[in-house]
Amino acid sequence: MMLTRVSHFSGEDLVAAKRRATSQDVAARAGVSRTTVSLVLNGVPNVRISEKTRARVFLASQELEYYPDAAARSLVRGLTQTLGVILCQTPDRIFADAFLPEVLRGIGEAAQGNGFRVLLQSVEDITRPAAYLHLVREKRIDGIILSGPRADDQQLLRLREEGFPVVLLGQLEGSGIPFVDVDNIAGAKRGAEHLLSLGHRRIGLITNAPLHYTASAQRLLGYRQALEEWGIGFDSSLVRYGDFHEESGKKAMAQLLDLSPPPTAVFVASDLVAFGAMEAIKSGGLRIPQDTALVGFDDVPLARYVDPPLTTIRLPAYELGARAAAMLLDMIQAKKDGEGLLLDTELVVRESCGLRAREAMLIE
Amino acid sequence: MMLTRVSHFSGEDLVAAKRRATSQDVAARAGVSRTTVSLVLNGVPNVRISEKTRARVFLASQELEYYPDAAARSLVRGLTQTLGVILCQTPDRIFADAFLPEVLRGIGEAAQGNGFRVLLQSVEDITRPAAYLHLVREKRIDGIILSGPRADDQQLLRLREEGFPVVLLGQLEGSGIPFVDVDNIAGAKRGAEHLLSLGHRRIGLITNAPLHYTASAQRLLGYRQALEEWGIGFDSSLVRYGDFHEESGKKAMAQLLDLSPPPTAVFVASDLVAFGAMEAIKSGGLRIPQDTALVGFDDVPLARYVDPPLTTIRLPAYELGARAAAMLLDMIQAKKDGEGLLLDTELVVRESCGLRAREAMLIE
DNA sequence: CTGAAAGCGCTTACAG
DNA sequence: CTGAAAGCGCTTACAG
Repeated sequence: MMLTRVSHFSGEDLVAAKRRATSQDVAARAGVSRTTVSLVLNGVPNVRISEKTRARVFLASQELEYYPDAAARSLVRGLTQTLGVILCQTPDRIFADAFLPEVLRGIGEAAQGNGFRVLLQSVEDITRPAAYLHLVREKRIDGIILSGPRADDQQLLRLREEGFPVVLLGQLEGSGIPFVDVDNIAGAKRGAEHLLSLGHRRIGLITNAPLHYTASAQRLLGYRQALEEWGIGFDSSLVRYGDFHEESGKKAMAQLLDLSPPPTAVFVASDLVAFGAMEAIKSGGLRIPQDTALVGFDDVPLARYVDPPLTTIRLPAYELGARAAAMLLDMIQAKKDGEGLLLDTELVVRESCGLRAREAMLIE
Repeated sequence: MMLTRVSHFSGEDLVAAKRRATSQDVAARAGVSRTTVSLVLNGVPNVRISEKTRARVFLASQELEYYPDAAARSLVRGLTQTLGVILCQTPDRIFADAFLPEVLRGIGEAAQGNGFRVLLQSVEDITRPAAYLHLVREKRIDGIILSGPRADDQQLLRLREEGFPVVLLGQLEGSGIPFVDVDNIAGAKRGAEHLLSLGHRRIGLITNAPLHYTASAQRLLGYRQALEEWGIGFDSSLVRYGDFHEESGKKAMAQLLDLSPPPTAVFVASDLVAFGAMEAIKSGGLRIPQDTALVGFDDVPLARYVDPPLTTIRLPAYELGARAAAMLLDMIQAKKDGEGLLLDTELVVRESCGLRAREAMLIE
């Protein structure tokens, strides 16, 4: 039996045989052992290997187009250099989808920058016992970014107990699990403040979703805080509830317009819901922003395209992904504990709030 | 040295030690060899193993919560059970992003149904020599779905030569590489025919992009074919060019409206561009569909939300992903050759074309 | 400064 | 019907 299987093959033979080069081949060509090849190519520190030897190894590796086999490396290292991204189908899917490409781009770039890959898994029913646990058990991933976490997810709690690195995109209150999320309170506060600063005092609120959604309750809170700081009492008759969808905004806005007097401005805590609100305003023969000023939340790609372009609070989708990945990589590589991270939003002023129109008047 | 390292451990010991069970552990608990464990758990056919033995193996495997190590399995089998999805940044990113979640869902479900995983890689510059080749060389994936292929991509041609399974999402004309794409010609033809059937004879066209984009040229062709079949001459003065973005639609439509007489209907070969066209029509004081009827292409999520809701040609995003994955899996598993597959579009009638309004009139 | 050898956890001829 | 043994391609103590 032949122990050093192919060390007598030349690079040309390899190509002819369409066989990938192994570290054995590189070692043979460079005239060193596999140990040395591994040490050099992985840049292991505190190892005394002459520059000449290193150069020979690098050269041989290039000539043979050597790429280390990922499976072999994973097997011996116990690490895969792969992040698992678990996407859960939640009722706000339409909303989440609008940001998915940006979030994935953020995750991907942070991962790539650290030599990691991204394994993507969409899960319909996250509470199914083995929805994504097998990825961990089969050692396909070194850590998880979980989007749309749920409190009744048993796998999540179990992985957490075992100390497996997990970062949530979104929050699971009281769970103590590291997360990256938007600062919904501050964002909503800024949105309401913008309308207040424009002189509005009777400002309605249409939530993005029912209040049992964390983000929804937080955005309501931010709106209240803004009113309070400006010395304006909270009036629950000015609050209506959206449910992620455009239709709910239409209805909610119609109700607000029926009040007497109706609000002069409305903060809608979701762009999609705001699009519905815009329809209701227009079909009532009113103008935006002259009769009803509007500020949305999220800055979905289409917010700039609607008529009038929607002033809104930008959710930092790319950064959400990038920071989640960075945190997870820290947990994996530096064995750091994760934390809870709230990202700042940004006010994007377009036409629907009325600021631009006012500026134009002042200039004229 | 201990060869059978832990075969004397019980399941409880494993849990206490927080060590994953190996096939060795399962073998020990079931009182058989690792060979038998592998044969039973993998359901290898034409192997005579008693039902009793099989049952013991399954039981032991369950009790120990055994999951085969993916790296070890890949190493010996030479297969990863993983599909690589490569996303290239092309100028139509905003457009492609709108469909990405659905496409990924389609790919994911087809993959999962066959026991495969999905590795996602976003690539800014696809022509960079090692943009995604390393995934193949390191044996991280068994096949590739490439979205947004380019003719100057050297890696692609090389992989193709080597016989590595690749399916394009989109086409690379003349390359002979298997692909899944939308039937743009038929789709555009249907869109134009719809307007013809509503009585329009002077129908403008705004393309989705410059004509050197395959999809753009194809959609123009479909529009021409429809006109010809209805005996209407092609009039190039009725054609304007979009560039993926909304703004281009605004300009193009303004030019069409300046014609005398202006077209009574316009087929816009992209929803996003159509949104711009809608703005131009409205800001010109005209009504949709009474003064200018409109049909778009793509059916982006927001097409139903604009005012009026846009009649459009639906691009089957989920199916695009699912079929590409299915084809790739066939190539990997059954060693089949891939083919070129054009998926049908669907006319989605909403308000902008005028059919609904006409139906309502007939009923009244 | 460098190499021989063990071992990661599987699968698969091969032998009985 | 079942098991002992080789081997997939790496990394990493360990020895010199």
